[in-house]
Parts: sequence; structure tokens; C-alpha cells
Amino acid sequence: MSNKYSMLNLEQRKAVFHTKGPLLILAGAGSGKTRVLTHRIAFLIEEEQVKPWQILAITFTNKAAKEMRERVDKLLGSFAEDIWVSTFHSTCVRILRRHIDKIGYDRYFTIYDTDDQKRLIRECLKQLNIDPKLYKESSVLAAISSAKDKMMIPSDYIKQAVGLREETVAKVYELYQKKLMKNNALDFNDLLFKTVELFQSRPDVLEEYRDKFQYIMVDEYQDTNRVQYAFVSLLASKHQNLCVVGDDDQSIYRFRGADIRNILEFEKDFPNACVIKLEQNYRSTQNILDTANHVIGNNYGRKVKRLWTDKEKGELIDFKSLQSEHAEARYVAEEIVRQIEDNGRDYKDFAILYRTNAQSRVLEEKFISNNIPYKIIGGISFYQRKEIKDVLAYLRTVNNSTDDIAVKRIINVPKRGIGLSTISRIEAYADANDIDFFDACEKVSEIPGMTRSANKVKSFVNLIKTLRVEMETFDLIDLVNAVMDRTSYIKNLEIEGTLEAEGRIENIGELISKVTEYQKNTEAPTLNGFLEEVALIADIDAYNDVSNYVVLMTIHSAKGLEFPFVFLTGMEDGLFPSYMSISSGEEEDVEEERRLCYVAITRAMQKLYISSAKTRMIRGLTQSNPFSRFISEMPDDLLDRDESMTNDEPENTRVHYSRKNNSFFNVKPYQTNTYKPSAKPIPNPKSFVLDYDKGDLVMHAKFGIGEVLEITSGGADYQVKVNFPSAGVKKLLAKLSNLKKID
DNA sequence: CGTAGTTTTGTTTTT
DNA sequence: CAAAACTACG
Repeated sequence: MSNKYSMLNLEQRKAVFHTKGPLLILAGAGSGKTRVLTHRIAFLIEEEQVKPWQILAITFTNKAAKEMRERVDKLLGSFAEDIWVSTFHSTCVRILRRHIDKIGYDRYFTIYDTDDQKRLIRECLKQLNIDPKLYKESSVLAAISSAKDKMMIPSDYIKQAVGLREETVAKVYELYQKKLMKNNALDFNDLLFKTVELFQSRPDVLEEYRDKFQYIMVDEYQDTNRVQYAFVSLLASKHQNLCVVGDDDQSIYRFRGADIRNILEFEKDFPNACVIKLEQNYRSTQNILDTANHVIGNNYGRKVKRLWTDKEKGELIDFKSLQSEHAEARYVAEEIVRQIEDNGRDYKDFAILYRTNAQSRVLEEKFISNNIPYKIIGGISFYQRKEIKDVLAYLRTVNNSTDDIAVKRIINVPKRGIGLSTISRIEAYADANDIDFFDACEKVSEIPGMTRSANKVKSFVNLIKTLRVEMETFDLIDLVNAVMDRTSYIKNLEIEGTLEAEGRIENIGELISKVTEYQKNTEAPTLNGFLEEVALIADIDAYNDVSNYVVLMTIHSAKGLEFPFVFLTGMEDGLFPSYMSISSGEEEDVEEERRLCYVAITRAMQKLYISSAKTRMIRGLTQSNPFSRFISEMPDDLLDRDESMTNDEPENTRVHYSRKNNSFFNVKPYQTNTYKPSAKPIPNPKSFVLDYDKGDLVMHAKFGIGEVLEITSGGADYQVKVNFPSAGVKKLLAKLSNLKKID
């Protein structure tokens, strides 16, 4: 036997060699579970003659899947290609693309994201005459979503509905599902649910996959919900070679339907299950681990385990209380600079974690002014940006004419004079005749009462038809370019000439390079394939630790990652644990937050910094919250407390720019989220000199001559307000607009 | 029909 | 505070 397994500890080896029958691996944070999984796959193939295509390994993120595949590749050479290593969602899509026609859907279905779902729900509410003020689309969506996670179809939901509210939601659910089907679309929940339905209604299909996947592995099992559980157990029930890996202490997706029961009662579900605990931690120092253990020890109903390490105690946990969120951010930035200058650390050694995405703003500002390269993971992701969704909606419309949501999104983008009243007339006509929205557009001349707008609709229909014809012969890139040309989408943005528009143009450029990349890396690239890949992408997937920058992300996004230095910020009661969890009165809710805290602490390898702000502006109100209760759950002798530091930002050291007239930091191209000092180290902001001043006349390539009204300094560039007689007042970035002074 | 200007509303966390 | 939703006017 190959000696690659001798690197593993006793428990890890047990897990690798136990290949038959159900196996639960309780893997504490940093205990090398990915290592176990990859070695287990290698072992199956090398020593047990299992064929690569008989193995299914499921992860939650594409990043995890990619990493696992790469590591298996390294162990085995190149056998890993045929192993199904993918997320729940992409596994299901793959199955559905082959078989969904057997349960009455078209195989070229579209995948709806949250935004699309909300639009659809809005339509349902309208159609059912339900007051959207009383039934907010987000809460209705949450209800429907959780029903689907529990595998309740509309009729099940109606049966169990109690009270007016639930009965109303049930009606919406029923209509929503009908509309999805009509639009030939599936939402995220459906991907799982429909696959399970397929398996249940077509035993022959289930049998096919049961025979194929002799060995199944599931990562992050503690985060599975009911449908995912059903999916896995259906597939595994025959061979029973199911290996699940998880840590109940790291279950942090209850809000998304994750059912901690799945892991706690695995042994009940699979009576002859073998349980192995991995408790040796290879990641963190003793002090960090002890802190984590103490905190999580306050939760009830856990599987008993205690992480240990043979590493040294390491440094104490730094705890600092700052005056405001600005002071906190400054402290973080300065500490990073200090560590880099004094101790020769790299930017990529640092991660800043927070509870909510909103907290990233202030940190970002300080990083810019300290010239620290950083990347924010999450928040409004690239694929959720308006301009990207617009372009994708065009592609979706071209690809699938029954996708009403996509058609409606772009019918008047860019503006073609098709307004609300026209759209509702078409909608009414479509409903009355039971046809798709796009088909109704085609028959616009038959719709009464449309005089002026009929022609506009017609030209829109022709546009789409032309693109459809082009799709036949064009490759993907040309098609995207054709969409851009024929819609003048970019041209319209250029005319706008604002900073915001510039950012949007850059984002579209970024999308085009993603299309190119897809086209290059895929054997048989198709429009459908591209749209699918894009639909299932998560922000964290784009993160790689090769580039040298500090990363900022929510604790949720950080799960599964590790960093030498971790800053856990915003440790205030009401923020973390969140106000919601405290006020709900359910201890369960605080426990989930506590697990989140445990996840955060255990990301740190060498040193953990914890900080809180005495006052913080939230939603426009300045609040002052006590320290997070989790801090008092940490052993006092491991904390290096500094609560005295109350120095607020000294006003004169702050880089002055008011938010109002500096939109540079508000809307920026996705790419510049990664801000890197350019090859020539960017001189500090102030030493970048402009050769014109307020009152001067300048020349701009597009707008011609204008007068400089105002120059605002911010981070790495100046914002210049210029009045162009031809185009009006524009806000421009000095570097991008390349203004030339005129004497 | 489009727009600018005004009011209101909201935050966990995301595959 | 900032984005979204609404209102009033050209």
C-alpha cells in the first residue's frame, strides 16, 4: 500500500480505511477533514478498485469542490476527472438536465435567483390582489422557500396552513409554482426538490443513479436541510456506502433550513453507522483553541468532543474596545500595517471578519486611505449587479422565450419608450390568452388600445428575433457583442458619462472576459451552459489565496477557510449576537450565533484579534451597545484586554472627503474591489498632482471643453466636477478621464 | 411616458 | 445612511 496514508493520524486513518457501510466523521474545526476525504477517495480508487465514476462527493460551494478535486488529482495523478465532485445544486442540475422531461419540464430550464424569485412573487401578489404592504415579497418568499426545503408541495402547504396569513401564502405558493413551470424555470430550492421528486416518481431513474454512485461522501453535513437529506438518503439507501463529514458546532445555516438533526441523529437514521471523531486540531494555537472551546461549551445538546492541539500556547487573544466604528477600522488597518512593517507579514495573512456585510464599508475606507490592498468577499455579488443581470436577461431571453421574468426585465432597458401601461396591457393580453409574455409582444398589433407603443414593442421583438438568428451561427462572445451593439447598452452608459456608468461599463467588460474564459475552458460551450454556470456561482468561489491582499468577509463566508491572523470585529451585543437572535427569546437562536462565533475564532491559526466599538452608526442612528456576551464567555486569562483606548479619530488625520460628493467609493467596478497599489507603488494620495485647478478650462475626449468647478480628493484619485456646455455638469475621476488643461 | 425630487423603509447570515 | 418606492410635473 502506498505510504501516503502514513501521514495521517490514527483516527484519520480509521476514517479513510472504513469504506463499507455508513460512516459519520465528526470533524472538529481544523482537524483535517478535507485531507481525510481526499485520501479516502484515493484509497477507494487505488486499493479497493472502485472506479472514479462510481464516487460522488458533495460539497456546499464550488470552491470547496474545486479544491477537493485538485487535491485528489495531486494524490492520484489525473483519475479525478471522472469523479463527481460538485455542490448539491450542480449535482442536481446535472441530473435534471438529463431527466427532468420525465416529470413534465423542459430540459432547457432557466435557474431563477432570489431577485427573479421576488419579481415573480410580486406578480403573483398582484394577480391575486393581495396587498403587498401586508404580505412582503421577502417574507412570502421565505415561507415558500422553507416549505420547499421541507418538501411540501402547494397542496401539502394548504392542508397544514393555519390562519389567514398562511392560507394566503399557500395561495401565492400555488400560483408561484404554476408560473415557474410556465416560465420553464426552477428556483434554487426546486433544483433539489425536483430531483427528489424525479427519484420518487421514476424508480428507474433512481435505480440508475443508485447503481452508478456506489460511494457517496457529503461534506459539511451539519448544514444539510431536509431535501438535501432526502436526496442523499435516496441515493445511498441501497449500497449504504455513505460517508458524511461534519461538525455540529459549526452548523450556521439554520435560517436557510439546515437541520442540525441530520447530523445529531445520523446513527438513528443509519443504525449500523460507524462514528469517528477527529479531535486533533492542526490549525490553531492552544490559546485560540481554548477560547473557542470555552465559548462553544455554553451550548446545549452538542455531540461531546474536545479539540486539542500539540501546538504551543501562542499569543494571547487581543481584545480592544474602540470609541467608534471608525476608530475600530483605523485600529485594524494600523495593526496590519504594523505587522507587515515590523514582522514582515504578507497582506494575504490577514482576514477581517464581521457579522453583517454593512460593516465592510468603514473598513474599506480605512484600507484605501492606508493603501492596503484588500478584497471584499460577498455583499452585492458581481452577478447581482444591475448591468450584469440586464445583459444576462438578454441572453436568457434569447435562449428561452418563455422566461417572462427576463423578458420583462429588459423590454425597456435601455429605454425604448415602453412604459408601465404598455407592459400591463401586454400582460393582461398574455393572461387572457394564456400565452407567454414574449408571444404576446409578438402579437402586439392585435392588442387593442396600443397606438404609439405598438411599433416600439415590435422593434423590440425584432431585436430578439434577430439575435436568435445570430445565435445559430455566432459563438458566445460574438453573441454577447451583438447584444451590446444592437441594444446600444454600452453606448447609453457612455452617454451618461457618470462615474457610476463608467463602473458599469467596466463590469460588463469583466462579464465579457468571463464569457471568453468559459468559452475557452469548456469543451462544448453553449449559451445554456454558460447561463447555468453563472447561476450557480457564489462569491467565495472567486477567492483564492495566491493573490496578496487582505480579505474582508462575513463569518458565514469564512467557514472552511483559515488565516494566520484574524480580526473579529464588531463584537457588540445587538450586532453579534444579532439583535434578532437576542430578542426572539429563543435560546436556539443565540446558540446559532454562538456557533458562528466558534467558527470565527477557529479560523485563526496564529493570532486572533477581537474588537468592539463603543458607539456605532447603524441605519443612520448612533447606537451604543455593550460588549458581546461571547467575550465574557472567553477565559479571562487568555484575553489581553485593552478597554481604555478611547481615542477617537483625531479630526486632522482623517482624509477629508464627504460621502455626498465622492461617489468613487460607493459605486465602483467589481474589479476595483480588489484594490492593489500599482506596480509603481502608488505615491500617497496627496502627492498625485493635477496640473489644473478649480476655475481652469479643461479638455475631455468626449465632452469637449469644460470648466472645473470642484476638485475633491479621495484615497487614490481625485474626483473632478466639470461643467461642460455640451453635456452639463459631470463628475469625473481625474485618472480615468484624462483631462487636459487648456491655457 | 420619463424624470427629478421626495418620502419611506430597512439589515442578519446565502447555496 | 442609503437604496427603494412613490409622486408630481413636463
